[in-house]
Amino acid sequence: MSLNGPVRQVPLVQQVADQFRALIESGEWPRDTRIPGENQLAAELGVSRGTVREALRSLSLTGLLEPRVGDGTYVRATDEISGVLLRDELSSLDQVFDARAGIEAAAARLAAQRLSSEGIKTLIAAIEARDAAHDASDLAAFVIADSAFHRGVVEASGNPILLRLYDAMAGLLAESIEQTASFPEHPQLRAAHLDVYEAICAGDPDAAARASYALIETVKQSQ
Amino acid sequence: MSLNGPVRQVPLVQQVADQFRALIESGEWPRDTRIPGENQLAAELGVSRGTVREALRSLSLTGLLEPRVGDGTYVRATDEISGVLLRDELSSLDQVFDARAGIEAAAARLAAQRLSSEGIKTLIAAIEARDAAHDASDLAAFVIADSAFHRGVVEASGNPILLRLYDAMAGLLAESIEQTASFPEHPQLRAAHLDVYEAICAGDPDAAARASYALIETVKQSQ
DNA sequence: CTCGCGGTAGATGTCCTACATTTACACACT
DNA sequence: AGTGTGTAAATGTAGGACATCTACCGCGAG
Repeated sequence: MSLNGPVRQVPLVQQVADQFRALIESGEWPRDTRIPGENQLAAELGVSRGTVREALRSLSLTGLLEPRVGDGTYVRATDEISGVLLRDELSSLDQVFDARAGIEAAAARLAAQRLSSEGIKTLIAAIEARDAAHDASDLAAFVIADSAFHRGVVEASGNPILLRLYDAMAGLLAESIEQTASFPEHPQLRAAHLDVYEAICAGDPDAAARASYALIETVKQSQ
Repeated sequence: MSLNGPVRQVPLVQQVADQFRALIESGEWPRDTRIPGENQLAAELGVSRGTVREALRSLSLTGLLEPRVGDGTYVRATDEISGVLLRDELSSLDQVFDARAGIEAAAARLAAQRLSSEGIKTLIAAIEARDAAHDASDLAAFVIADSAFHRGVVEASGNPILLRLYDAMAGLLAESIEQTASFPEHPQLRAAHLDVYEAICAGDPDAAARASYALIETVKQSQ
């Protein structure tokens, strides 16, 4: 089957699995969705059911999917690392929170060391978007901008591994709790964000890490 | 087939995959080993080749195994998270190093906050073993004790996620470079280890994190 | 009208066979 | 000793068969 593209170095199963993973990570198959059946997928892709099964199975064993006999296959996580942690049940919520905070602080330190101008631009943009959403009392936009700031810190570290891990932790949290925020926010909270930003701009790694932890503490207490 | 254990809630494939993963993680199938063929494994386990294939495939797609047509299947990583990072090629060595350092420092901070007595015992034991190996000029034992100290810091954090991530990073480094150490070690180096230990004992999170980073810096410079 | 029971269709789980493709390795020939 | 070829064995892919389990619908009893 398949018109047979001239070369095929990568195994078909892997191509299929990559496709599925892309569908999951892109959100086209959101969490808790029941994906099409194996036979249907096999027919659509023009491959055998065995191939589809192997692809699905591999995503299942990493915790992304969960097959249920007689029912179907469901999306359980949108990130492989989250999937592994979920599967191994290493994740009390507090611990995930701590891990994310630690990664963010480590990233803040690196960001202060590297001082990339584009990273700083991203951060200031996030802060402005955050303020704007706050003024407009747009809670949804506020949450998004806030997340963008925190993620921006990790991006500014220039370390893709930390970013990957951060995304995994953030994903785990997002899947468990809805992000809460209330208006008006404590002035302390905004100040804590600014502290992180300023410490990074100042190129002071220790201060950046400390400010990052202080920010997390402030968030904890304001909940 | 199979004498059929009375109950079978978890799919056979997953049981088989778990077995293989355990063999890899335990080191019974070390890195770069060629594992037995699918037919042989199927015969030994009393399951069909298809089942074995699905199990192997899932470990392959997470980067633990690498199958080669006409040859066999080789062990490529000993940890799933390392496998994912390897597969996605997110890993310049420097970045892995930084990420590991960041995780260790975050853990040091948590350890200082929690102050578990057993964690401290582990640390002091590691330091003593380290000193003993140094006095005996036993390089191998020294490297082991040194690793135990660093990992002990992360253990003392009480956060299994950080530990998991740390192990993944450490594994990536170990697979890429041989850990180097030379006798006699710089006095600074031993002092830097002690600083971390003391900051944790003192229950000073900021100091613990700072000492941890200082330790890494010292290691970097002494190479 | 509601509740409960059973049937049925469809989903995954497992096994089997067959063949294609690729590779390592040993043997024979030069 | 070097080279080349053939063969065995490994993974890749396909297709089919049957078992088992479950969601869902429809029918009947209360």
